[in-house]
Order: sequence, then C-alpha cells, then structure tokens
Amino acid sequence: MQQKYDFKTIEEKWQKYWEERKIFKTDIDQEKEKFYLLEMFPYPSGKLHMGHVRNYSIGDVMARYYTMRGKNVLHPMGWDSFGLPAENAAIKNNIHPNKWTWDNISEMRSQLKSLGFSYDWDREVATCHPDYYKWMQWIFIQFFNNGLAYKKQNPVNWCPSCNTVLANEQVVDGQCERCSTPVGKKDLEQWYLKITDYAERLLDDLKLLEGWPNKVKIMQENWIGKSIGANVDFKIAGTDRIMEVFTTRPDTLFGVTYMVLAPEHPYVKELTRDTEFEKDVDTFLDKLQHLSDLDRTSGKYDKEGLFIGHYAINPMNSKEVPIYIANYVLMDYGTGAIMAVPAHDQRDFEFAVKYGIDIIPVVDPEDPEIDLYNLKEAFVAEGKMINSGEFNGLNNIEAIDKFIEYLEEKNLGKRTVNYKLRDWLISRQRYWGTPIPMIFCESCGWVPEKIENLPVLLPTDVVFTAKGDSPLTTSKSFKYTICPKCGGKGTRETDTMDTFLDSSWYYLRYVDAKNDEEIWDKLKAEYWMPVDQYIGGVEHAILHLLYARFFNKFLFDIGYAPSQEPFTNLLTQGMVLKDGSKMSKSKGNVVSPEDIIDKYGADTARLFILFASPPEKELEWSDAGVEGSFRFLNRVYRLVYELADLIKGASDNYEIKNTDDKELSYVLNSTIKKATEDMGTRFNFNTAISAIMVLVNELYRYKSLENLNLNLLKHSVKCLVLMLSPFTPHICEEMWQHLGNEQSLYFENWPKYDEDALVRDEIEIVIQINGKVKEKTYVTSGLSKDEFLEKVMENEKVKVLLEGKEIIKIIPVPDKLVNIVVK
RNA sequence: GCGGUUGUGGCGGAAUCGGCAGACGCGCACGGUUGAGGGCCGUGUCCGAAAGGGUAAGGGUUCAAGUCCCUUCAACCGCACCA
Repeated sequence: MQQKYDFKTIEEKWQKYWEERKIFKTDIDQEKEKFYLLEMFPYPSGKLHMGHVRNYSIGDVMARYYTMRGKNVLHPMGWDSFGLPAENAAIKNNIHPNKWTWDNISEMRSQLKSLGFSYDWDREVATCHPDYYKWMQWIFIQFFNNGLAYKKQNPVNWCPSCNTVLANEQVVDGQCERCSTPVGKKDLEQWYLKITDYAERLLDDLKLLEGWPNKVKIMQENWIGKSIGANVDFKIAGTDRIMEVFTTRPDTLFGVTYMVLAPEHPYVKELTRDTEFEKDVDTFLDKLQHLSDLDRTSGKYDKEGLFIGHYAINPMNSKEVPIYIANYVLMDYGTGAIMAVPAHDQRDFEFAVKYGIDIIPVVDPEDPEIDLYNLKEAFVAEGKMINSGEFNGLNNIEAIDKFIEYLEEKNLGKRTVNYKLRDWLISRQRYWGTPIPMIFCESCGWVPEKIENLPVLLPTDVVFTAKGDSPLTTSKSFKYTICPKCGGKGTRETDTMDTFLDSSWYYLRYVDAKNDEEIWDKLKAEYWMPVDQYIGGVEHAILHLLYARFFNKFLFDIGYAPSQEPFTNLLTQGMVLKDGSKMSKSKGNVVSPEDIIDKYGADTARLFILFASPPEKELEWSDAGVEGSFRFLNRVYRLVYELADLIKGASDNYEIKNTDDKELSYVLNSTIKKATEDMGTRFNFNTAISAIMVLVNELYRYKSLENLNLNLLKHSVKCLVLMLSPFTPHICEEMWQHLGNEQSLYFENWPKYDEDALVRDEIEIVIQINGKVKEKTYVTSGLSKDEFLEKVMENEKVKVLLEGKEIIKIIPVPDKLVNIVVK
C-alpha cells in the first residue's frame, strides 16, 4: 500500500484479483440461505449512463452486504440486446445490427467491470444470442399450444417513424414511447398474447407483493382497470337487432334517455344504410378516421354526436329512447355501446345539454342544496332511488344487485366484469428481434415450427429499407419452407417479436444460463427463484413489470416457474438529475461515468451516488459532492495508512480502560448498529455512510490522544474497513490487505455490535416547561420514573424556573426528557 | 378531471415509534501547518442582541407535532371520454 491513494492502480489490481479467482461465481449451496439479487439488465446502447451506475451501485452494495451476512447471493448481469437502435444504426451507418450490438456489449461489459460490480459473469445472457432466443421461441410455442397466442386483424397503433406497430402500453400520450412521434392507426393482421386471460390474477396477486412500492401496485391496478357491472340488452325498435351495453350503474336504468353506439360499431352502417341518415353518418365517420389518437383524446374533447334514426327500447319500462353515435364512446371497451343517463353521468350530462336531450333523475341525494330537476352537473354520489318503479326507496348502491338479479331473472342481461387491459400485440415489422417461429400453410393454417428445429435463426441476407414491411420479407432464404404438420408448402411469419417478450423471463434463464437441453433445470429454478430483490427504474412500472409477471404466471401454470410471482421485493430507484432536470444530450447536462471514474475512481463514483440521496429519491448530481466523497476516501486511506504499523502487533481482544476508550467503543458500536439497520432493512445507504463518517471523525479524535488502546483501535479500524467495503470495495480490499489480511474481504462477516457498549453511564436529558426546552442536564442512565424525576427536581435551574408556579402535570420519559406543565 | 408522491438552512439531505429540528456532507468564515498557494488538521455556521421564533400556508388533536387529522397552495409522476 502506497502512502498516496492511487485509485487507478488499486482498482485495476483488485478487479484483476476478483476476476482471476472468480470471486463472484455462485453455485447452489443447500447449506446456505439463498438470496437472488437482480438489477434490470441494460439495453446495450454503447455507453453506461449515470442512471445505470446508480442502479447497479445500489445492487452491488446489497449483493456484497448480503454476502457478508452469510447469504448465498446470486447476482447476474446480461443484455436486453434486441431492439430498434441497432437497426437504425444499421440503416444509418451500414453496420450490421449484430456487429453494432456485440461491439456495444463488450464496451459496456468492460465499463461495468471497471466499476467493480460483483457479477457472476458465467451466467451472462444476451437476448439477441440464438442460445437465448431459441428459448424465447420455445416459450412462444407454449403460448400458442395453450391457446394464448393468436393472430387477428385489427386497427392497431402504428408508429410512422419506427415503421412498426406498438402495444397499447407503448403508446404514451398518443405518441410512440420510443421516439415521441404521434401514433396513427393501421388495419393489420398481427400476433397477440392473451394477457387478458390473466387480468384477474395479475390484479389479485398484487396483494401478495408486500415488498413492492404501493405506487407501482396502484399503477398496475389502474392499468388493468377492473370494472364490475352488467351487460344489458336493449331491443332496437322496428328491427330484430339487440343493442347490448355494458354499465357499472344498472341502478340508473330508469334514467336512460338516449343510447350511444361507438362510431365504428358494425350496427351503425347496417342501421343507416339507404336512409336519410347515411350521408351524415359517413361524413361523421370520415372526420373521425382522419383524427389521430392524439387529436381524438387530447385537448378540450368536445363531445360530438349524431342521431341515426333508430330507437332502443328500455327493458325496464319499455320506453323508446333515441340512438346516437358519438365520439366519446370507444369500440374496443365493453360492448362498444352504452346506455346514457345524463342525470348521473357527467359525460352523458354534457352531451344531453348540448343536444337538448331529457335529463331524468333516478337517485335522490336528499340534499336541499341540490335541485334535482335543474342539475348543474351530473349527480354521481349515493342516494335514494326515485322514478324507478318497484325499486323506489332503496339505497342506490344496494339497488345495483337487485337490478342485476332482476335482469338475470328476466333474461335481459347479466353480471359482467370488464378490464381496460387489452391483449398484448407482439408483432413488430422489424429485423432485430426474435423471429416468430410460426409457419403458415394453406391447408393447416398457422403451425408452430418443430421444437427440434429451433432456433428459427434470423436470416442475414436482408435489406434494411425501413419501408414498413419487416426486413425479413427481403430474405430469399427465410420465407419459404415446409409445413411442419403436413410437409406441404409453408411460408414463415416475417414479423419479429416485441423486445419486451425477451425481457419478460430473463431472470429465470439466469438460474441456468448455459443450458442447451432445456430452458432451465427446474431444480435450479426451485432453489433460486423467486428473485428476492429486484432493482430498476420506475418507468418500467407498467410495461416490463406487468409483462414479466404475466410470463412468470404462465410459466408457473405449465410447470416451469416455481412461484406465482417472480419478484418478491422491488426497489424503484429515482432518476439522476443535473441542475434540476434529467440528464440528456439535448439539455447538454450529461455527466459521463467514464469521466468521473477517470478523475476520481469507481469507488468515489459509487460512494457519492449512494451518499447523496436515498435510493428511491431523485439524485441531484453535484461536482462538489463528488469532491467531498473523494476527500472522505482519502481521509480514510490516510487513517489506515498511518495506523497500520501501530496496530500490526495488536490483538483482537480489547478491554475498555478509560472514558476515551468508552467513547470510541460507543461510537463504533452505534455505527455498526445504525449501518446494519440502514443497510438491511431500510436500504438507506446515505445514512449508513454518514454513520461511518462519524466513526472516522471519532477515530481521528481518538488517535491524537496519548496512551492509545491498540487492541481497541485495531478492532475499530477493521470494522470500519469491513463496513465501508460494500460501498467502495477496491480501496477497502487494499486497506484490508495492508492491515495484514491475506484473503479478500468479500467473504468476511459483517461486523456485529455489542449491546453493552451502547449503554452510557450518563445521558443528556432535556427538561421542558410547557413543552419548551429550558434546560439540558446529565443524569445516570436506566433510572426508574421516580428516580429520574427526583434527579430532575434537584436541578438548580429547574427550581428557579418553577418558583411561584403551580405544577399541573409532569410527564417523565426516562433517559430522554421530562415535560413539566405549569400555570 | 381522477389517482399517487413530495414540500425541512445558501445547497444535497437527517430526524426510523408523536419526545432536543437541521445528523452527515457540500458551501462559506476563521485559526493552525506551509515561503506562498493547494492539500491537510481544527473551530464556527437556521433567524434573532436577547426574550424568543422557525419544517409550503392556515386551522385542529396532544403535556409534546416536521411526524397524526382537516383545508388551501405549489411541484413532480401515472392514467385520462374505460360507460
């Protein structure tokens, strides 16, 4: 160990040491409790950014900490390496996506290594590798064979810039999640996964996820969007057609004054054909179709509609009400048709006011403030049923069940549940993704490729045109094949899979990453799964985390995943900001991890990131703060360098000899206690580090004293190095070695604290009068309430303060405080 | 509009169960070391001369509130015509 803290030499030395000895390699060990720690794997864009560094620093501290606590920690890393940027780079720079991607992976892998993260690299996966996507295709075929993958023609979200379709989850504010281009509609035949079959379980099992942030659970709950209600049949007068609507408010059936069909509803054309309404309807539809989703849903959304010349018959009272089409009714939710109750639904109210339609109240709020027959807005709260025949007088909430019973009895409708969640559109018209292993045969229809023929390899003879068709269609070798079922002519599906499929199961593959016989050994999955701690950005709250739960549940159902849920605990780390906003090239406020590592070293970078803010919160980047962290490491380094010779011969058993010893021992043990609690239960690394800083300050005080207790000092310094090691492993290894240890500290135990050392003889207590602090004094610790009070009352200042006052009440909190209430 | 989160010194943040608000760090000031600068070591640093006041604003509960309850405001995030 040199006198000066030379982080470059030290970090290279120890990274090499760890790698050569395969320190971080993990295997099943039935003797030990397992701990599966996972950070979201990155897309190999080329360079790590600060968000990655934060994510992986948090993970690495936890991995190292749990290892020191005796857990068998699985800590893998890999690459979410299919995706659009590789293909765009191919078009732009004429580099094959494959080369572009693998170059980026090796660049980023070496960056991760330069940060000293404790990954078991033997388990590395890359989703673009045939060894991985082979099993992706295998899973797809399992979905297909279980009736959960299907192809259907539908108007789909289309990004004109990415030239591909998008899942609902990938449309954000009517724009493409990736490139922010407004999303349009296109009628295409596409593959879907039936995630809706799992809607109820995905919702229900959120209850099992006690270790997830509430925020994420609420977001998923809202996204799944369960509504309970009834489907009700309305006859269309003068036809044999039935208009089926979904409502969550069957209690308001008597208040229906009009009906609405979604403009795209098949009945609309049928009912208006060859009538005076046909022309207006066509104009209306035409206008709607030229609006993008963005325009249709954004802004003031003026409600607009059109009467189509037909009437529906209310099944409750046989009243005829007009049927409209309107822009606010969606085809792809419920039945694509609604009953409108203006008195008790705000949207219907606005529409009714605009078009002069009757407003009939059926729920009475019994509130003199509200004029029921002259409403200013819809009344949506609870009340008493009126104008509703035999249901009058009931509470409307209780009436809902009565209405449904009535409808079911008369065969006019039934109890129904609806979800906002839609099936997952997974086809992409792009090259750099997993080929969908399906073959179309004129006589057999869609047939999956035989398992023994997997993987269906991505062809290399393709042209990157970015024209809207999948580049796979340009391959001569790929498209034509034989039908696996009848042996006749077959054509391959040329679309590839949404890359979110690849990342929906990678955590399972890590348990047996190199297996080419099966997707993984079930016994290995049994040992390691579920992931005990998952760490990543909150931006994945819906997309990735919902898809991964869905995949895991499906794999559980077919016997491959051992648990219902994949991730027991989830930590969503906050963003890294600079000058109050997210680092981005366009804002020019990007701080490059490489530069920081170069200037201060990986240990400083890690320390600063963990010290500046608790993991869930946003982190404001501060160059001065980085300097501070660097200064602290230098301070620790000098301390150890200075003391190492002095304590070389000392023993690990120490005795407390004087008050200074006692003080050091107190600070040491309370630091261990605080750090242990902060790391293991709260993940508040910032306060754990600040506790360690307090210990360092105390050691500086102590070492300047005379008659040092070398045994105690040695013990303290060792504990300091061990506690700091999960945060800044390189410098700690170096100091550990300098203190005379031969083995890496990676397998050392986390220090234990001594409860007895935390008891102080005298404690400073606070004396309050009427809740205000008036005096601080020292008393013997551990006194009973009476003894404690007696001591307080002996205090001279208290006596003076209480003179001439009447004591009303005394609240003693021994070892802490007393509050005396006086008049 | 609905749902959620957050508001504490000049700054990042701490206060974990309702019990001393501001730990720790940054910045700043001063002192020591040094020929000087840097570095390092140390002291001080919420406001106020003091009594006292102070955790977005206002109210409430309590012996005691940054913490619990109500109202308002601001910022951020998610969803957004889902019947």
